Amino acid sequence: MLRVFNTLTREKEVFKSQKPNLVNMYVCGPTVYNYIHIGNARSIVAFDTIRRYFEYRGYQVNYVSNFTDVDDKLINEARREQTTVPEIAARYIDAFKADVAQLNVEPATVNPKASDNIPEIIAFIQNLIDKGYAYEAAGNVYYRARKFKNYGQLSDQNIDELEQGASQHVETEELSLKEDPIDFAMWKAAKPDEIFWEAPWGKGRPGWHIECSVMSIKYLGQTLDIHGGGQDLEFPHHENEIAQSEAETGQKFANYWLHNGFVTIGSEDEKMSKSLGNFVTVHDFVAQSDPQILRFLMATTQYRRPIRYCQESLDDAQANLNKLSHGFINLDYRFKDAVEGHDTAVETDAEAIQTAFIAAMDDDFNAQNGIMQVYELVKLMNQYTNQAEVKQETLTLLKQLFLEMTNVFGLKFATDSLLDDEIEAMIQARNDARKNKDFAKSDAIRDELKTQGIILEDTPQGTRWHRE
RNA sequence: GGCGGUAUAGCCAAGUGGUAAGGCAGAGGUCUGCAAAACCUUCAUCACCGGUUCAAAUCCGGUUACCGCCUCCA
Repeated sequence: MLRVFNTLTREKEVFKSQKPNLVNMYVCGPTVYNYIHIGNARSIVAFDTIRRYFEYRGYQVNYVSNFTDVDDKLINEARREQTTVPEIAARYIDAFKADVAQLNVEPATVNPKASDNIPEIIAFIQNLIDKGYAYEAAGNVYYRARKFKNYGQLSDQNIDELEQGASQHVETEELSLKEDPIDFAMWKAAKPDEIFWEAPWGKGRPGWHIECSVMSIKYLGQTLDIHGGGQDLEFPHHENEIAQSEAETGQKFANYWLHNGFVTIGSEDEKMSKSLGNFVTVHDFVAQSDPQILRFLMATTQYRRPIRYCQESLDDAQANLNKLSHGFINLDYRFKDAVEGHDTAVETDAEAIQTAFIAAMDDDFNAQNGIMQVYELVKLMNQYTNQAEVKQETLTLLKQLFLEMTNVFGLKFATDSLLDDEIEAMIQARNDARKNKDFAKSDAIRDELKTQGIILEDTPQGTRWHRE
């Protein structure tokens, strides 16, 4: 039985989708004004892993994640580069897709853009004005937060405490337009030379929160099974989405709210964020390191826990990943001399590991316990492949379980299959030298191949190789 | 000030009442011509104080430290 921690209730609850075997989930996506950083990637990988686990458990997942492509940050970037907002958006949407593909993130079912949904956004806002939940002021439209009786329920904020916080930060110009400091913008009037769309309240653009309400409902219906995002979005973004959506539809907006923890960096374990400037982009990371290391680190940490981004964490991830790779190589190499049949004791152990894996992941996607079961499986695989005789069917089962489980974490394993004739000849020459006990020569050949990234290992079944 | 989170071995990290999983690193061993990979063995009383209990890392009260949200942010 799958249980998830619901931010709305602060409890782990039994997960039940509205329709059998179908999960409708919406995850807040990036504002596309520059490259995504490691912290952004964490959220994406966390929810991709959750999605993969649902799929592993037999659900179909409708996965919707937006691109915020109209916003102050894009306007500023376009101005700085003397280009247009759509040009900036297009560039960084492409970059986003390339980056997450490197991290083996499954493509979303839909990636809606705010700019493609302006008529729907305007209609949604107009409806809230008609219902008295919103009001126009100098070409802007604000949401009357106090009118929504559950305002603050997601983040456990007291509305009067919020007002104190808000009054310290809001620009006085905007404050003078609002009925209440905690009201938030759904439509922003365009200043001169800013991108705009025509609306009943004049030229302007949508506020940040409205697009998610509109697009999630448009693509997934009035009540989502799951709404996800980073913990920093709980307030105000998700709080505002709830207020808008529930005032609009009269229905519960999302049954389960899931929030991922942060990536921290530096000796102070500060949150990595664009505004603090302490970030590393995925673009830069993958240019010099194996993306799978990052995927491993993020996917195997429970999604609500913080991740410390540092060399030690990456080295750790690399070492564990190598352990898995070696286990896979050890297993795969034995197919060539396996005999027909089953070793039922081993298969029983393997199935027990699978059961434990499911129990771990069913507990709010406890990836740390999940990957531990993969380590157990790898140990079983290594123990088995150390035996003199192995069975075909048992190897097949172990391999299948290993690939299925690691696929939940978005990890890929394959054995190298191409070796050119010259290298094959060198391996043969080395084995001839070994037969003649010419170890100086055989070691020289092994060292030479290592410089080319080819690792040789001698086993009772023969010499095998793999790339570093 | 309000709300939320965290504190377990050198590092990462499970475990929410029954006497500390696992991985990395370290030590010893097996295998190997030597390696590599792997396997076996070994390595902590759980931030602090007090309480409840036959029994607590786990529950209750308090203390300390760190992080986050309350303003754009995954």
